[in-house]
Amino acid sequence: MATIKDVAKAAGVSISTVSAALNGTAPVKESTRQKILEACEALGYRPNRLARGLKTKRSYTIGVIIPELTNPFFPEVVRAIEHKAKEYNYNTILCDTDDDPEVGLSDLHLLIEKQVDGIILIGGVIPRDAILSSRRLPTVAIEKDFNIPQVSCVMADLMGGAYEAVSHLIGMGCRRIAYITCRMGKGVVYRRFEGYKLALKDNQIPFDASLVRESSPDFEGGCEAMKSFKEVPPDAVFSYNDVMAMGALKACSLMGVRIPGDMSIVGFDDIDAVSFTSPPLSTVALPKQEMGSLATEILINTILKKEKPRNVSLSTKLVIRKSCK
Amino acid sequence: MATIKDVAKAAGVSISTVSAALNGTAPVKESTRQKILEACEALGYRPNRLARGLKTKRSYTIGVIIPELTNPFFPEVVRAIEHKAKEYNYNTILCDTDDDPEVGLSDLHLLIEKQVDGIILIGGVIPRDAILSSRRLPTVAIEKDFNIPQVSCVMADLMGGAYEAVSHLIGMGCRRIAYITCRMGKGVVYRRFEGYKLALKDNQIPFDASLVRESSPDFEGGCEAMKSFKEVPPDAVFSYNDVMAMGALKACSLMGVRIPGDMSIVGFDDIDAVSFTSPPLSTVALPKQEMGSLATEILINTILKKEKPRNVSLSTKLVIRKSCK
DNA sequence: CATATTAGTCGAATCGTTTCGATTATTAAT
DNA sequence: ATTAATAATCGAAACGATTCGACTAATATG
Repeated sequence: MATIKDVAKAAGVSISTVSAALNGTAPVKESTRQKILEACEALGYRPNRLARGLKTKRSYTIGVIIPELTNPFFPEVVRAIEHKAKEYNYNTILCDTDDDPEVGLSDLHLLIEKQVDGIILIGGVIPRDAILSSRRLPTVAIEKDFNIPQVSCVMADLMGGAYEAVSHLIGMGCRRIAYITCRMGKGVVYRRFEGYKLALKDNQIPFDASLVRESSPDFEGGCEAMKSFKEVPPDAVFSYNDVMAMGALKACSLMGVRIPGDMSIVGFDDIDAVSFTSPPLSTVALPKQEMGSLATEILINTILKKEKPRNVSLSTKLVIRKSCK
Repeated sequence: MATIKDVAKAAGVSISTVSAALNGTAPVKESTRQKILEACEALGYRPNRLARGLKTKRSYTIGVIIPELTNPFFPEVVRAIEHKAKEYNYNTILCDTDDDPEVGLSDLHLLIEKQVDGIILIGGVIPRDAILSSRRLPTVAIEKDFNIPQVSCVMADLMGGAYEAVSHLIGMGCRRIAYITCRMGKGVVYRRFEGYKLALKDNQIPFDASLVRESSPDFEGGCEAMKSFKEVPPDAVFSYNDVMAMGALKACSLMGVRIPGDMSIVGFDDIDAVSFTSPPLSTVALPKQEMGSLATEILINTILKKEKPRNVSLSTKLVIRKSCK
């Protein structure tokens, strides 16, 4: 590969002049600039960014650590990150941890050694103290609040999304609104449930614990949860996620319950598949693209010291399809 | 950040000894190795891989250029690449070109400047001559044959997959098997059609052009293609891709045609959604994970000069669900 | 015991850039 | 015409590692 030295020799000038010409860091006479450009062209010169980064302490690379690219939430977020990064001339090293904290930790270290300028963490794979100890590096977390002042955080307003969905069902006249969910801890999972409860409360509908089902967060789980409503069935179902909602839909079709005639269903996430069910499911869409894009903007701005770390919450969007009357 | 110099000073040895101790490139007395390790620990030393790469001319980074991460084919492939790369201590820079050749080209150049050790190209975004001119760099293409000796190529056997699917339908007793597809050029799209025709021929079923429909490669397209079979309907449909197959399924349910009672359907790709339709669709699965993993293995082996570029074709897998009797 | 090997360590050169202070050529100001 | 500014260029020192030849200390060989 041709180096800047070769270019300098070919153009009959010094190395520093070539550098100045190429980066515009010092005035260079037009005629010599031309000679230099020609030399570059002739030699097929491409600057070595490792060398440049070594000197400037900027790699123009960010690291993205995610749990599992195959989870339908991630590709769109990652894509938005990559695009926004590109706008700022940054590249993206993608690390998929397979949801294993050990892998996450070693990924993080490798990224640091590769001198990435910043890191985006999606979901909670990295142990908190590992992040604390590498706190030099600009970092933004998506959908996980590490509660570290130096770490920015962008979240979707899950509670608001659930609130809006349930309010919509109530507006359609539903009164016995079931909630099917996976097992709830305190964290992310619980926020949707809070939205559900608040919407009921704000509409003077008493909360009825018998309408809540905890099940596995998959198709089967949704299916079983639905089937378990034997005696007095609900008139609507709000689901923790789309896959469960699809399971519920399947259960309804097996039991001869008509959607949206006899029952309304709203899911959560807006995965591709739900627009293909019959009827297509209404759902709460996460602002995936916006999350990735904003996270990247915040990250790069803190790298460039144009802004301080901050936390933002982005609103979800209720997508109305055919599964509620 | 602590550098190797700091470590050397702290341990009271020379820089080269530290390097030797850390890389095992020369014998180091056990006691001084311990001192060095302690110094590293105490200082939180992490080697700067940019500097190392500058000297060794190995970045331990590969570039992956894809058209669109949100196309359901890619995440799984990319994930497999990332995992396999990690096995060899490589990182992955991901570039999503948005299917724009200009972007692809600039991505390629940036990757080269960042001194990636090799490149994986998925789909055909990069102009052929750009690849030719950077032919120094080990490269493997997935699902695109550039027909350049130095560029390896891993493909799925689409023709074989189609052949197997259609043969299966024939085995189930189907005789009037329709093929719905997007507009066919010569390339990738055509290979499935060839498999379809060959399977018919090998089973002495005359090819009937009136059973072939070209339409847009989406849900609507599949739906319309299906509806267009008015008079003498087929007894089975083989579809260019899953999304069209889902459209066909939808059309059948609208027309009161029962699946698999009245008609069998087989799709292509095995996207997530098809396992959630009712009935779940049979389809031809691409060996995505294997493609990514093998491509990476070939790439890294050619980087390490352990093998020469080569072309491989991986077989698809027929996934039988409930949409054929 | 003298010598040949090997173990253990070091200094300096190098990778390909950027950057800064110094130097010279050119133009503007008086 | 002389001086003051500024434009244009250059050389050398970084950046943080690896690597190789040189050197000394320790061990093996005869």
